[in-house]
Amino acid sequence: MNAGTPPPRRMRADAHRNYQRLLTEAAAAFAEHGADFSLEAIARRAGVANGTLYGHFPTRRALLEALMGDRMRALAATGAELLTARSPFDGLVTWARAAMAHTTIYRGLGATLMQAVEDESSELHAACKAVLAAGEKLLARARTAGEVRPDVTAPDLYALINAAAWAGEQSSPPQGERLLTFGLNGFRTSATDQALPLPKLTPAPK
Amino acid sequence: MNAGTPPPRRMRADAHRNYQRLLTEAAAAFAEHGADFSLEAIARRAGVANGTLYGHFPTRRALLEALMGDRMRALAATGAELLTARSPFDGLVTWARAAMAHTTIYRGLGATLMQAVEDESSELHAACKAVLAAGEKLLARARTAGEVRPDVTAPDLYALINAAAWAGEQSSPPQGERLLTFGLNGFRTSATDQALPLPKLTPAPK
DNA sequence: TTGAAAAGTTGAGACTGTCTCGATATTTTC
DNA sequence: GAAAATATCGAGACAGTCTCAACTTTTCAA
Repeated sequence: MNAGTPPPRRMRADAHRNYQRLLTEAAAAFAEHGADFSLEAIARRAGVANGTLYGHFPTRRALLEALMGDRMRALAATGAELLTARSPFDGLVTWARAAMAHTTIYRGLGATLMQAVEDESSELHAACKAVLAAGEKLLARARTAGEVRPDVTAPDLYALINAAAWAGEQSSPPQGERLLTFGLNGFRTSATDQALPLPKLTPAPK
Repeated sequence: MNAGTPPPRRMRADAHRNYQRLLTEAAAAFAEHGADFSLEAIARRAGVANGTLYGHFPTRRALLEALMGDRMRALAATGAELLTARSPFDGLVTWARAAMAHTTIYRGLGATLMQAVEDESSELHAACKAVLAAGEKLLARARTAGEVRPDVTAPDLYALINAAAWAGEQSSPPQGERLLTFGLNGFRTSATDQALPLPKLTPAPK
C-alpha cells in the first residue's frame, strides 16, 4: 500500500537550511518588533537574499502561518481538554485567556487572525476555524449549563479575544485583560436580567 | 486691553486656500480608504506638491487632529447632555454607541485615538482627554445609581469603545456593535453576582 | 505704487519597504 | 561526472515617507 509515494519530494538540503533560518529570524524579529516587521530585514538577518525569502514564503501571511500553525492547533486542543473543567464557564474563561495570550505573541497579529478566519484562501484559515470550533464547544457547554446567554456565538468570542488583545497592545496588557473580563461577564446569563438586545449579524453570503 | 495682539498672524491667502483643500481631500480620502491612505496621493488630489502638505501637517497625526478636533469636542458635549437621561445606564449606552460610530469614521482611526490619549505630545491629546472626562461623568452617574460596577473606569470605557470599533472594521460593523454591547453588559452591577475579579491596571507613572 | 522681506511652494532626491524575474549557482540523480 | 532539477541571488520597478535648497507669491510700509 501507498507505493505511489504521493508527496515524497523532499526539500533540497540548502533550501531546508534557509527555510529554517528564515523561520528562526522571523520569529525573533516579529516577537521583538511586531508582525509588521520588514521582511527585507528578516532576510538580511537570516543571511539570504530577499528573493529567497519570497521564494519560501510568497506573502507575509504564509510566513505567519508557518510560525503559527502549530500554536493554533495546540490552542484548539487545549480547548478540548477544558471541556471537562468543573465549571463550564470557568473552562471558557481559562481558554479565552490562553487564546488572548496566544494572539499577543506578535504585536499586530490580531488583525491577521481576524481576517484569516473569513478568508478561505488564507493559509491560516483552517487553523482559525479549528480555534473557532474549539470556542464553540466551550460556549455550547456553558450555554447548556445556563451559564452564558443563548445568543452568544463563537465569532463573538473570537472577536472579543482578538479585540481585547488589540486593546492590550494599544495601551497596556492589563487593560486588555480587563476588557476580556468585562466582555466575558457580558456573556453571562446573570447579566440577562435587564440585558440589552444584541444587534443582529447580517448572515455572511455563503 | 489685549493691545499686544499676541497671536494675530494670519495665514497667507494662498496658504489658507491650500490648507483647506488639503483638509477636504484628506477627509474624502480617509473616509473612503482609511486613515492610512497615502499622504502623497492626498497632496496630488489637492493639487499641491507633497512638500506643501508636510509644511501644513508635519505628521499624519497633525492632519488627523485638524480633521477630528471638532468632532471630538462635540462628542464630549453630547456626553454632557446625556447626563440628564432618564436612566444613567441608558445614557452611558447611547453615548458609547455614538463614540463608537465616531471612531468608525475613518478605518484604522482607533489605534491613533488609543495612542493619543496616552501621548501628551499628541495634538489630539486634549480632545481625547475631554472625551475621557465625558465618559467618566456618565460612568460616575451610573455608578452612583448602582447600575455599573464600582471598579469600571473611564479608560475601560474608552478601550471598549475603540476595541469594538476595531473589531467592527476587521469583521463587520454589527460584530463591533455586539462586542460593545457585551462589554457594556459586563459593566453592569447585575453581572456582579458571580463576577470575575478584574486584573489591576499598573498605575501609569505620573 | 512699489520693492524688499516674509511666508509659502516646489519637486527632486535620499530612504525604506514590497515584490518579481532572468541569470547564476548548487544539489540530486542516474 | 554530467544533465536535470531545484534554489539562490540581487538588480530593478514601484510606491510611500519625509527633507530641503531654490524659487515664487503675498504682504506691507514707505
